[in-house]
Amino acid sequence: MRTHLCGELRTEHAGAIVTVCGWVARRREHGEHLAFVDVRDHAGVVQCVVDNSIDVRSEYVVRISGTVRARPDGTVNPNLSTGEVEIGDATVDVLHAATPPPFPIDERADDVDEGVRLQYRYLDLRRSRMQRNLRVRATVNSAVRRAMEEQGFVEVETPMLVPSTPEGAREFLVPSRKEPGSFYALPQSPQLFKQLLMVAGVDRYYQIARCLRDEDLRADRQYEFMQLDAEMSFVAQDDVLDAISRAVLAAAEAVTGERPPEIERMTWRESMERFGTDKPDLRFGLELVELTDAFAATEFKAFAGAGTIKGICVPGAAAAHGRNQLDKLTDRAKQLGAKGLVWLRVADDGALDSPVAKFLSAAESAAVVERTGAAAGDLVLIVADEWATTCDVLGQLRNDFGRPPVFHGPYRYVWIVDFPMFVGTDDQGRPKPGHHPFTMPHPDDAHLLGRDPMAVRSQAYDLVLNGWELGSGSIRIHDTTLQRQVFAALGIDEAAADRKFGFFLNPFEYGAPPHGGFAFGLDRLVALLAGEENIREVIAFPKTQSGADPMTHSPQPVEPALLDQLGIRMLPRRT
RNA sequence: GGUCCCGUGGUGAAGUCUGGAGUUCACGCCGGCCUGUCAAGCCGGAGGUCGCGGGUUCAAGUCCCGUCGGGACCGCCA
Repeated sequence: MRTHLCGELRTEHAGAIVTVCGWVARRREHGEHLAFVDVRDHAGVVQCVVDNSIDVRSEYVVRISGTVRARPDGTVNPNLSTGEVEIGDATVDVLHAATPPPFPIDERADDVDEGVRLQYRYLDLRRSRMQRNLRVRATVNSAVRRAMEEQGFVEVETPMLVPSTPEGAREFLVPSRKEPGSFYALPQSPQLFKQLLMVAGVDRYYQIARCLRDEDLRADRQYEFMQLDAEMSFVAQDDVLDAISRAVLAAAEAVTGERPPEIERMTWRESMERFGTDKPDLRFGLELVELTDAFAATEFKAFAGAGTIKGICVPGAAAAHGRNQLDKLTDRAKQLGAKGLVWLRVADDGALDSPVAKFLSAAESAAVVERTGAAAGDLVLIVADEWATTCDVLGQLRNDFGRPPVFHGPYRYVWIVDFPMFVGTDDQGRPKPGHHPFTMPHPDDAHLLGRDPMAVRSQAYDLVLNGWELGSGSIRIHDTTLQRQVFAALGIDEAAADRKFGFFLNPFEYGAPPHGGFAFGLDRLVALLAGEENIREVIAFPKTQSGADPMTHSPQPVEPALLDQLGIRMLPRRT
């Protein structure tokens, strides 16, 4: 039907008789016998010179034949990859006349209401930006598959209809027709199955897996999302990190053409101390500065007795922060959980301008200036609180002040390792698992499980890119004795463990190999590599924030007969 | 469950704070002119339940209440 793609024609094709197919992007009329018609396909746009009597309009589907020729001097369009050529004396075959689209099929639609774009997603996707995003996604999928297969991973598909499990994210339920009143769940991840594949001796499993979680949507969260899911037997943490690193870096290289440097590693503790978060954005400084010891003997009441005192120095921010802005910053810090926020502006003469300056000794003031590196015109913000609160609040303020849009280069990948085994406590005072209850403790800390569980680190790890959590994984407990100890630390007795997790752990009795794995979100990686800050832009048919699809009008009510068959009766709507 | 922003011809905006005739700008659409444009240009034209419902008022796009839709975030996402 065609000999070339619109976007691939160059001067080397001059003289060739070609046929292209596509959509009319634009028509420019110049009199009775001359019009330019730009024809667009997924590869790009090419200008065709036609007689003005031909009736083609925006988005008509056409097949155009003619001779490729260099454009006359002075008419080259440097903004177009095909801008040095045109198809001359073109004959036009209208394959389908089109109604004018509701919005322009070009970059101007970037500003169109997203609900409208989603209602006409098939038109939105016709645009070059969206075509590029779809293809970036395909490139990432392909590169990831190749990288995993080269490392001996075997692709295994796992079921979409799985049992409901009490832990973790809210699930989507699927009613059973054969057994009314019973339900399947859609998988939030293939966790159970991939570990059983290790028991089965698959050794290295991977899957580009669809996962579903019925939690509220965000710019980086959809009900349905794709993960590179992997699990490996007879490995230590480093082996998993290496294997996943290869896949991620291969994907990045396939998209950008450049091999990123090896992914650095940072302990969770260091990340919290320096960046106040477990997903640090390493593209900018503004690191948290330790001040606790400098105020060990302070008489300033707000600092005395505080667990941890830290500060950040925002260069040049003093002038832009009058009392109003500083009050707002203080409110923000309180909203984030701090008791308060101490601010100091460095005056031109180096003096500290702050309501608390008079409470600080000369040595304390000097220490603040020296450690934060504050200079004239800088703004220093200090939080004194429990360690976790201090880090968290300053980490958020650091992001507020310094964080570029997520897609701005450079790409800074980092593995966060040595997460705490337990984070916080539940309503009955029992430790809660930081990752999940099958995570292997750090070998140096396992002996602390009984005595001081909160001090135990785990072999869990996260992959972070530019402040976005791409994914997480862990080495799993394969030994039933150790698993019992962890359950004990979690306050789960043997009967409860068997009730809650028996279906999962009993198979281990038949010989579970040491194993560990990882899963990372492909939507997020693709968005970052495509330069998008919203994963909806890299998903062909996403849902809105309220979980609806304006194109298909889902979700929808169904016929009562359908519900009868499933044994389901509607309750009256709550008002 | 909560906080905030947005909703005005097909599209994007201005008008809303401070009520006074559906007013304005750009794009698109329809018709005409036009032989080298490329967001072509020029002339003319059509196109509206100001998201929806209620209230206040002599008068509501504008003020108040409710509701629906879209977005950002908190909670939530072991």
